[in-house]
Amino acid sequence: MARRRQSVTIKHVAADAGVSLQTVSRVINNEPNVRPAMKERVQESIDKLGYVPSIAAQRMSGSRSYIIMAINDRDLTIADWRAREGRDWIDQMLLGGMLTCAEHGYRMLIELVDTHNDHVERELGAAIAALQPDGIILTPPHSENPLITGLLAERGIPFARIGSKQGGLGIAMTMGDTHNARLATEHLIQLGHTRIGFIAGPEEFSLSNWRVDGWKSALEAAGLSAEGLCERGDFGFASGSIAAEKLLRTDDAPSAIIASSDQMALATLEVARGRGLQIPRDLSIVSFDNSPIVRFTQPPLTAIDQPIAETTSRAVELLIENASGKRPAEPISVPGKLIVRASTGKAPSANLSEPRTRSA
Amino acid sequence: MARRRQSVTIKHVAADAGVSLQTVSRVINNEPNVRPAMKERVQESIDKLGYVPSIAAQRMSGSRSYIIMAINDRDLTIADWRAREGRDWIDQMLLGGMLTCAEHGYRMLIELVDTHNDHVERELGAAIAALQPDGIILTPPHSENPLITGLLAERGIPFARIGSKQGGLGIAMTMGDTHNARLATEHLIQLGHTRIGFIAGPEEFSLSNWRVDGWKSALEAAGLSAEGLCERGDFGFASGSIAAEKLLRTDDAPSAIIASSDQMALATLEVARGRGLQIPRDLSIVSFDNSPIVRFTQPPLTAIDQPIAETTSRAVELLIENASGKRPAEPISVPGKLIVRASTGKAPSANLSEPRTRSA
DNA sequence: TCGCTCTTTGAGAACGTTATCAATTGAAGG
DNA sequence: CCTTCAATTGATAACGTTCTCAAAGAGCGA
Repeated sequence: MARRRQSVTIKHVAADAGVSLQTVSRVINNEPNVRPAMKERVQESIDKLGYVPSIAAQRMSGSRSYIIMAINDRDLTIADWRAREGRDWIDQMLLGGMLTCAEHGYRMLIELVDTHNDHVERELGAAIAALQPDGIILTPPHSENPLITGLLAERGIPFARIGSKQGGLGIAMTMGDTHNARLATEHLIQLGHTRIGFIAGPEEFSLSNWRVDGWKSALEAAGLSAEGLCERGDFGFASGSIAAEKLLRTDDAPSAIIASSDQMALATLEVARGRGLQIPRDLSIVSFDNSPIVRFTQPPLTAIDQPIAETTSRAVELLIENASGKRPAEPISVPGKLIVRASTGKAPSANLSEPRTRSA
Repeated sequence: MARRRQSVTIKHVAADAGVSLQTVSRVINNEPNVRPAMKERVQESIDKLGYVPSIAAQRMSGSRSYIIMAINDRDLTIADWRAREGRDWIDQMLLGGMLTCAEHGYRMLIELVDTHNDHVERELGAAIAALQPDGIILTPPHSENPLITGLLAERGIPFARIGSKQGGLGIAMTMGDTHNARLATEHLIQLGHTRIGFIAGPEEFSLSNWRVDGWKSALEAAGLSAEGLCERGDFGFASGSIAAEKLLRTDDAPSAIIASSDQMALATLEVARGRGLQIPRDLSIVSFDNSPIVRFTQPPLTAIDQPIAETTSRAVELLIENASGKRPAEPISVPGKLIVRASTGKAPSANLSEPRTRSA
């Protein structure tokens, strides 16, 4: 196998411009203390020869690797892919992350890591050693894993935790989950609903619980009860069916349900249909995520759009600033938006006269 | 900014095992001519110290970069992402590509490149110079772009063209588009349909035309006419609406429509509904791609599942074998499957008695 | 003009790995 | 036991970039 060599190197540029390697390097990296005339001359050679620095060599010499690694959970992700479950979390991360990386001359690389075994550290450690990324983006549930955050902090690699609370190691980025759930709940309250069910995500995801908090606080503010109205799922379709079934088979069933994921909302839709309920006449449904699917169901679902792309983009910016040694700006929490579609409507009139249905 | 150095290097391993660097390198790369005892001794040190080779350094020394680059069209992809159109092409590529890469110690990196401007070459050239990937996967419409394939061939970088015909530069991988379209058409013919419409993709995608070929050949084999039954779209929802409208507003409208993408199928569904047609009683619909969306429409759509993940996985394998100097196996064409759901049914009985409706 | 400081440029080492070629060891054949 | 050749190991030079530190130049006040 022939040894493939880089076609145009910094040497060629230096020779062409008649300067030293170091000067060319300075121009490439936009360092200060280069005379404008010199800078221009070097830049001309760079353009003329079509020179692009080798990332491998840059990394070798101890500077940046220009790689941001996004860590996703292997099991979860693959299960979704195989089943074509259609969560577009990864898609949206790519959108936000890749574009922002590209703007700064970085690349984003997705790495799948198993949460559910005991060698998370080893696996992640190997990925880091191999690629030496300048920054890492953690997504739930990894963002809450102290083994992982500890490892990264120890190695001094900047990282952002998406969907994770402020404080602690690394940069925390949230998507306003509490606020978003409150938004959805208030929307339903305004439509006259007094019994609003909630299908929560799994407990190991903090954001699951923040959403529950938001729902509860909105109910409390309106003087409504939450009792017996919360079931837990695992974000997947099957668990959503079970949860919806439980909520709907009670005597005093809710007239509206908020599901913590699109899949669980779809399941709720199916269960409701199976019980002969019309949406939204008999039951209003709000879903979380707003992935492509929910626009094409019958009826299209009202949903909370989680700003994954924007949050990832922001995380990338913070990491790059961090790596560049610039004083990074504060992390921001990007709140989601409520997208109202046809799956939510006025509450069945029977309940309208009596806002407080608390009975237990 | 402190110069971050690799924690455990090949030097440490060599010192620990009491051998030369080169021997360690040989063990890492599984080269022949290392005594088993020696190999074991070195491997022990590697495991003990948790050593992982630096990809940057490996690439520097002229060997592989362990990176496979997947090139996607920037405009198309971003538009889909922004609109949450829900094509899961990228998702499926990631599934197939990343897992296979991971198995071989490679990484897959997605790179977005603009087709629609004149500096495709420069953009791609820069990405190659920066990352020096061991292999490249091209997706439509890039896989048919002679500028790109020429560039890659010239630089001697192995590449696979997905959705592109055999012959020509690089490795061609197809997904049996002709066969798949024939499959869908035959399914409808068996259900008694005699006027089967087809919504094709844009002409610059060869696979669009292969699908048309498959549809036509199945019709011909059954003695049916294709005349006036093919419209073109651009894979997107809006274009699907227009095409479906055209097909359905004729006097002699088809009783079944095959759409070349899920989005166009969804549009057809909507147009049909708007015209008061019941699916599948009045109109059968088959879609191409089988992305997550189509399982949750009402009714769920019969669809051709394009084996994107499998094809990408296979492409990665071929590229890695190529890079390893092994004599690569032949590229294979992975045919798709027809997934029958509720959107296809028996043709309206009127047509059943007279299979040949040719009139023009 | 001299001497000082700050700016601009350059030379050479270093980064962690593999390629190349030389040196050593071991085995087989006479 | 010696020769011959292959198998195994090692030493050194790349690879393309940035870092460190030294040198040269420029500006400025006395």
